[in-house]
Amino acid sequence: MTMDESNRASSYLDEPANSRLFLVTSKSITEEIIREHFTPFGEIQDIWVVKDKHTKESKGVSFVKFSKSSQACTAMEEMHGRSLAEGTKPIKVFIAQARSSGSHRDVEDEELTRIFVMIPKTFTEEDLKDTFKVYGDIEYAIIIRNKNTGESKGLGYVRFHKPSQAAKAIENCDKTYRAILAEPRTKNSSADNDYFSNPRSEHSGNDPGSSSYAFAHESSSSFAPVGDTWSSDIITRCLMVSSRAAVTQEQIYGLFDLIPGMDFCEMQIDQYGFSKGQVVVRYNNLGSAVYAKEKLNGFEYPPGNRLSVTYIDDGEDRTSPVGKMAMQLVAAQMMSMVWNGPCGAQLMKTSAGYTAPPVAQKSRVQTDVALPPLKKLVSSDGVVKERLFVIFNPSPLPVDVLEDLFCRFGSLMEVYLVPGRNVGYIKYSDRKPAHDAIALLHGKVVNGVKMKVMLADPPKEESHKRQRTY
DNA sequence: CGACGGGACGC
DNA sequence: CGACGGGACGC
Repeated sequence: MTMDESNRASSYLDEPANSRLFLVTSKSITEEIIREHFTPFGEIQDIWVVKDKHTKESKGVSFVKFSKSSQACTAMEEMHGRSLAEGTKPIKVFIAQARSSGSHRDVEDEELTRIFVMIPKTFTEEDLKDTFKVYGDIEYAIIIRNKNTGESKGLGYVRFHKPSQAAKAIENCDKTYRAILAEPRTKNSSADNDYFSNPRSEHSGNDPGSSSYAFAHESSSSFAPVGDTWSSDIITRCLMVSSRAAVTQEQIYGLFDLIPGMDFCEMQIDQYGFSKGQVVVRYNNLGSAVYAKEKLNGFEYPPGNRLSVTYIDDGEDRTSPVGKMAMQLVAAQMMSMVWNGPCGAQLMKTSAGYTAPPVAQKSRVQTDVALPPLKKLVSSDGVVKERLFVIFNPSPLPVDVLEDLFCRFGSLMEVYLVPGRNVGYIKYSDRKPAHDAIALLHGKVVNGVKMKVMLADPPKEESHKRQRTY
């Protein structure tokens, strides 16, 4: 609702962030004088001169609330150090600390001039500068890259010379950049999540062992055990890779690390330090080991040299029916990974000729359902008219596959997968496409993944979420 | 049955 | 040194 620009509950004083000024002035400076000098910079929502409760004399401290941070910042930059009346001292002007923060430390320009943005992975520093220079002089622009590969993480920093420039960038740049003020650089060198080369292969998670059991009660009959996987009598997370030709530990590592979840990869050497042509590879879950054996046993690497991959006993119990059941479900998961995961796609290419590719390469969508032709997506900025809730079994389809699938009914805005769960949401800017999608796709199998497609419940209400800087 | 967002920098 | 009032929205 447009509750209009009047000052309501005190929480408004902190929104948007950094839109309130803290002034230190001579005690003779009144609200009127302040208003006169600060009005040119923007829409003033509130001026408050702090006074002694009893004497009503100004304490020489005032607050000026603007409707936008850029207005407050510009006013600060222009007015700091100026005298507002004959014979009065120059005023100090700072961005006020949020009322909720409790801190009275001055907010420094350092904290107000650097923004943090999400950018296309293809962006160079120059692209970044070109994009944001319209908001002001840029001191520098840097892109966060993987330290090893140099590949962009799709994130960048832009340092402006003045707070008002950063504020304008945040307020006015395309929303897809998700520009916010950067936290001052100090701590927080958080963990790198890229433990395997491909960022999209998160289906299996870090603990497929337990997550497998989560859907163990669901008997998805569409999958049968693959190849000779079950005929060998032991199945473990630990593999022995044997090669007649010389291979290095690094080569084997590179190959087997295509599959997520590797614990280690260790070349076996004899007492004289010579390679015996054997490498032990262990994964942190059975599924990855099953998949690795299935795909890489007999694989020619280097070309002409056929690798042999066998399970080796790691002492874990694998005879219980529950374990076997879990294995089959893991196999189902792996099959859908072969179809849908980038790892699978890569392996398929390289091992073609040994293992017959289980799926044609033509389309990324394999299903018996007769699908309408592809349609364009609509802007995700618009109003969501209908939202679908989709449950996947055994694991979610990749977002690009889902877009390919759900765009075909028209007006698809966005596909969102809930991280770590087998569910997702599909947003449409019209009702009909959403309903058509349910009619055609509910209960259907696509790329080996069964989907339940239904209308989503409305999002759970929550008193206003903490918002970003703006 | 299942359920609601995305981000961090070499010193 | 220089930091937080006034007013009152339906449930």
